[in-house]
Amino acid sequence: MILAIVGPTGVGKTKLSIELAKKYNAIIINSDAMQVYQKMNIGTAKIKENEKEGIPHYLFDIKDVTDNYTVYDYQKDARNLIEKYKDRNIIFVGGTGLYLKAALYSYEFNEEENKVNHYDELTNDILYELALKKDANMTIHKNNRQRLIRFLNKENINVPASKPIYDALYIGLTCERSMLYERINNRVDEMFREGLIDEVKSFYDKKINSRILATAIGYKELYDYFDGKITLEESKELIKKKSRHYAKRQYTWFKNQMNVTWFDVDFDNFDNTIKEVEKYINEKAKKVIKFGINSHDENVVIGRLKKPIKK
RNA sequence: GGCAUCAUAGCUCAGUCGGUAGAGCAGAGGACUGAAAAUCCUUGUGUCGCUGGUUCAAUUCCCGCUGGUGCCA
Repeated sequence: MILAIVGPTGVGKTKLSIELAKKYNAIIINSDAMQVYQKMNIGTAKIKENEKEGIPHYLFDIKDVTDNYTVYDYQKDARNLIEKYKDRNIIFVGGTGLYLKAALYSYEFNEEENKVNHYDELTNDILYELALKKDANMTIHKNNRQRLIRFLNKENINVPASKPIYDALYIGLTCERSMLYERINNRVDEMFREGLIDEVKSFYDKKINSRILATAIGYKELYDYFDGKITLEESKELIKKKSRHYAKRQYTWFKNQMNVTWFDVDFDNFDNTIKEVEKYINEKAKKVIKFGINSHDENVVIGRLKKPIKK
């Protein structure tokens, strides 16, 4: 059985993952693009060693912040683990929708060399024209430089619509928006109390300027503070704001890209939430055994193997 | 207390030489197969502080009131 716990940042995905892993004797695989990096702990709200409760965690802390790790690498790593632990229950936890989808859907990537980018100097208009010349049906917006350049560098333009290639239950945690934003704000304050400044400073003092540190929320803002571009208070507010925006984008992704079953989190009594989710999982699993949603599913049992669908 | 000045979208403000208003941010919605905590798109009606006056017409001019700010006492 594969479970994927999704939802915006700060709803309690990590907590739920531990409870479900205990219940179903599962392993946990990270699907958060930032938590794969070592030493980015406080700022990414990564699970602490003593919180893991002995459950095997994979794809956490596997890369250095200067490494170049992308969806392509993640897909390989995640699928290797799925194969390796195909007789175990697996729980994916993390907020990076693209990574999850790349692992569990028919996304296809090819090996790519590090190319010289000869598009940096061109204006958006020209990039847009070139892209249209390459494919008149391409739909990338003119202002989206990042995507246009990627598109122009890509050899294989025609990507078929993706389909799920593993059966997985997508469990989404949600709560009222204002409550979520309040939680996010509080969590940022908590990160500062736990020593986020020191964590980022240790990268800054070593003069590490990686792409990851320049994109991760909480890190780039503090770099700007250390550089004297903004005040500490400004950086803190920015981190909160960016996190809220990020949470909103996560909703958009999970609502529209995957078939997620959503659960309202009961923060006062998280056990209620756990029970609800377990109930759902058990029903779903029973149903699969009884009726066989798909032919390859007939022997699905909680705690037993679910084979990947053949391509 | 006197004089000046301000009062417009959740916030900061612009504007209407009198014909009921618009930006940024916040907020909301969306796209997304190699930076994804990234990148990008769409979305702005609010008794224009309150009361009265002038006017065909006032948020815009005038009187007063209330509140804020500054200076002088």
